[in-house]
Amino acid sequence: MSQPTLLKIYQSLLSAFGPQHWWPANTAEEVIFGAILAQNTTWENAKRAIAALKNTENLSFKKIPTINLEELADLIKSARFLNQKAKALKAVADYLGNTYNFDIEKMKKKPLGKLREELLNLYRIGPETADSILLYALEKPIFVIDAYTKRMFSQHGFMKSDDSYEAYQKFFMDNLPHNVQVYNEFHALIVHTGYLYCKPKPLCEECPLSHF
DNA sequence: GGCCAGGACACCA
DNA sequence: TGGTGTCATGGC
Repeated sequence: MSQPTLLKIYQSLLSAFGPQHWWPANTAEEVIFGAILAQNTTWENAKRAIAALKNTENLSFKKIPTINLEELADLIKSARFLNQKAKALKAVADYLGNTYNFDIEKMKKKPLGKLREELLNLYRIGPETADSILLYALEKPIFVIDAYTKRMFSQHGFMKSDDSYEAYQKFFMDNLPHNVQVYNEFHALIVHTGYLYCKPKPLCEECPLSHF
């Protein structure tokens, strides 16, 4: 794999599908809510949970500590794994409050590596969620690997299906310019393409990646 | 009724 | 370290 090839895949998906305008949220804070609520569920179900928080004026990490756990879990139940995700939102709220006084702009001033370490120490923030927050909420140059990325790029022979998250991430970051906008758009395009051609039965031969 | 969705984690050997 | 089970909604 050469850098021009991966860049060509990106350009090809971009011209085929256009800009995806990710992350679908109004504020950085909403991106963080969404990154947790969308874990291993459909975006539609995550959106319902976000709407429920918004309708009750609880879509703010300042408000999360004031809601009891059961009530919070009930509000976000459409996003699946309600109890775990409710605890995760509580943990992030504590972290944001204690470390940054809920000021995302203050958070952005910290270096990428330090922020990633802090996020990974939080309950139910794994590599994909941490990187989604870093890229889409904090505008840090790190590539997000998700289930679609693994499926598509292993099915088309660029990687192995059992390669680690880190291996996939290195593959993308070694072969693309370190650019927030490119990482943002490429990951969004991969999810879009994966949704069209990779689930549940793969339509690999029709997938744009089959041309590379 | 069964399977799957934009993961993470506990537990066990 | 890796393999497997758990979490516990909603749509198709």
